[in-house]
Amino acid sequence: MADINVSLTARTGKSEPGAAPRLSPAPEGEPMLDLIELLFFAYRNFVSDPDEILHGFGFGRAHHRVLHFVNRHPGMRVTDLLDILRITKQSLGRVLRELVDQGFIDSRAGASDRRQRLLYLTPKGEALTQEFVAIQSRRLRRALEESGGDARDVVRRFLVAMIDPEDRSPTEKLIARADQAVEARSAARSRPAG
Amino acid sequence: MADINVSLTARTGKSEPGAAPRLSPAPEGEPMLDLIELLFFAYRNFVSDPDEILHGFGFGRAHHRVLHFVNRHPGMRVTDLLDILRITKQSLGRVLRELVDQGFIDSRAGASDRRQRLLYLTPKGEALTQEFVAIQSRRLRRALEESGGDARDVVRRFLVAMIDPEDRSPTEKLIARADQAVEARSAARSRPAG
DNA sequence: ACATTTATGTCAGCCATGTTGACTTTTTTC
DNA sequence: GAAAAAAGTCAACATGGCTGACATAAATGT
Repeated sequence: MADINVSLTARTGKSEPGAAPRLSPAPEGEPMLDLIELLFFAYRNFVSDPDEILHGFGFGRAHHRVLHFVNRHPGMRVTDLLDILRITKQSLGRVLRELVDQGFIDSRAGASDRRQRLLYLTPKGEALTQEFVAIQSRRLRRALEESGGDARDVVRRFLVAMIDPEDRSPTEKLIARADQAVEARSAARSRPAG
Repeated sequence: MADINVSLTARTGKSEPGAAPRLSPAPEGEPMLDLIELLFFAYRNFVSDPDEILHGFGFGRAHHRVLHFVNRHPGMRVTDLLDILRITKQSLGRVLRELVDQGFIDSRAGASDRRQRLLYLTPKGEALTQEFVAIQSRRLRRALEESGGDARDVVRRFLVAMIDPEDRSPTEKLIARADQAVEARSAARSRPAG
């Protein structure tokens, strides 16, 4: 951030030592200004890692999101992706077409319902997605290590609680289902006769 | 999220009960897929609150950021804002002009260096910014309450640790300086003779 | 069988917000 | 008096949102 030199109006130095403990009673509760800003800076860095890699392919943040969720839910429908991302069909269409055209995503017609296009990562897409997961996981792991023993649970609960109440349960279910599928696939790999 | 119906490939139901505890040793450490996704959903909701209000004024996310940091650092220079936001002068110029034109921000020439334009919120800008702080603080407060006793400290440490190491100290100093200025101003208000 | 609905895709155009590059004006500094 | 710094501006472009209108194929309901 190149050490910012904000010349404040209040240059008086230390604030009154025994200053009255908030005479204006902050009717709405304590403002969380530090957390608001930290979340901004942290998130910016968090998404910048994949951004840089993507840029080399001529892709952007939107492509990352698509790759990520297709990786997590192989065989998902286009509609499911629209529901998760909450963007329009047209917006998704653009990035999805690029990803399919350039061989990162495979779009196959559904077996039972042939109107559906089920989305899968190609090996190429899988490799790229692994990079993103790895780099973002590394950042998260390091941050949690610096934050104390049960940080992972606390942070997880905090993030869930930051989500709009009506979205929490669907979101948690979505994550659980993806995790379960990963387990199933890796179990399948360890008994290839399966 | 309207309960997403992802028909997974692995429809076998419950994953092997006594499945081997990860035969592939995850060379890069445990992937933090759940946190990656929770951060995405949480941040999206977090910024959507101000977004909706802004939309009524014909403003967007970029205006929010400018208002927020000018509120935190009254009298800051344009250069300081560019350093914090890390966008180009031209991008900032557009939103700043709109905010000044519509009377949310006051831009005054510096007293000691008259090349500088020092930025202040007008009462109108201050009122709007308070709304954003209030609504985002409320979300944060509620989330912390649901996350256990020392959640605030843990989350704060976590967010700091998520920031690129070279930016941490400047960022923390920035926040500390802003907090200190707030205290100084509110102390000044409680002794108006001052 | 036929009408309707669903899933997907596509064309065209608009908006917000980022970018680069070039250039000007004012003011300070060396 | 030259050089550097702070700010602003014009033009052009990219990304990724959006709306509206429409097309096609396949499933579903009566």
